[in-house]
Amino acid sequence: MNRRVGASQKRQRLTSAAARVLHEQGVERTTLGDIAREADVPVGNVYYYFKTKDELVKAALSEHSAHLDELTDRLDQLADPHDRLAALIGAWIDQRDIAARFGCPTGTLAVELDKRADGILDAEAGVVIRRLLDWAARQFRELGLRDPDDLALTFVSAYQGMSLMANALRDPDIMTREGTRLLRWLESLRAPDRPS
Amino acid sequence: MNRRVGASQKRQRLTSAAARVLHEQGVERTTLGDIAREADVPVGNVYYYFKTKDELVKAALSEHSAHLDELTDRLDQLADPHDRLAALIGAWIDQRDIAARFGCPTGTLAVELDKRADGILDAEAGVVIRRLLDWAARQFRELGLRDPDDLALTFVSAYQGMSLMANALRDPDIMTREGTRLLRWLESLRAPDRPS
DNA sequence: GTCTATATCTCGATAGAC
DNA sequence: GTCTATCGAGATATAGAC
Repeated sequence: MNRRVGASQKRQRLTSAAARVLHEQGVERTTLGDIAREADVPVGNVYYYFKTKDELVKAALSEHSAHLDELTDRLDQLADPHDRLAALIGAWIDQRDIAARFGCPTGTLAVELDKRADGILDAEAGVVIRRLLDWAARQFRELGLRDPDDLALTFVSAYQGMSLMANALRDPDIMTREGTRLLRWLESLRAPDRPS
Repeated sequence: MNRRVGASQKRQRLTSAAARVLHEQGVERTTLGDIAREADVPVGNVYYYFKTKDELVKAALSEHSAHLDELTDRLDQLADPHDRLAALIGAWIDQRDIAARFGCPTGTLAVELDKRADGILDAEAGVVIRRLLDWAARQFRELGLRDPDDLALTFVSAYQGMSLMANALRDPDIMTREGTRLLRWLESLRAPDRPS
């Protein structure tokens, strides 16, 4: 309506387009033109909202982080932490086609940003992954399991591993197979008398 | 000594430098100049040995594939397939500092190449990963275990997952923690009466 | 606030001397 | 076979009109 709303709408469109396109094409292969076109904003105008390309990458990362928060907030409404973790695995399996085509948004972004020698954004994606790690650890802790941090690491590592494999081999079925195995592993933790 | 040896020496230097630099910096951020400098070859001269940058990327992938073959050949000299798999995990843990800094060479390359829309190299890294997958499946099959392909997938996924996490969080200790867990998992497979 | 035009820079690739 | 010089494409970023 007024000018400020119009402005933030465009900023939001750019952020959202950046999150999508950067996930699909990667940071280095994506031009500002690609993002501007997807957001329906003239290229030169991008610089009114973001001073550099890196700021757009940062905004895209925040967008992914917000998506993750939405998801975990929804899961937190489930009473049993065990159900929350199982529901998350279910969500991962549901996203198998996207994972096979483009990988995990945060994971692939982390791989790419970690290659950068300039210490500007190269640890930024790690922050988002750590949020997921912390959330998972909280669930395992609530379940009264020993070494919740180790369990969370195994849990998130498994997700990143199956996403990368599904992506590298272009096979969504890998998400289903490994997701199912992860569900069985989660189930096996219910018996607290097992050593491993 | 003679001209042909000199020529292939330079080609080999370029291939080796490409494998190293592309792993460290990624494909898109690495210029031909970077590789040429590392190989101590003038930039323009690169084109005598490789028609395009993509051919250098391909050569680097072949180099990584050859390294993998060397490793599995050495492991194959061990009598027990179980020992071979355990030794491979040990090798992964030994490489923890490189994994934390740059990730798995093939895995990170696969992530980057999969983002490309041109269908030129985007499945090439998957081939190398599949070689490892096949080798692992062979070991599990020799051990007489059920579903050797599924076990191999879990095994290699775990490696890719822990490499990515170690890289994203810049923490070599993750390779040790998850590697140790993977060794325990491998050990648990020895009892053939377990259901999962 | 918005958009066009363009400066500037870097890189992949080529032409051609030696 | 080797190397230098340079072209041309395409990208980020800026200047300035509206």
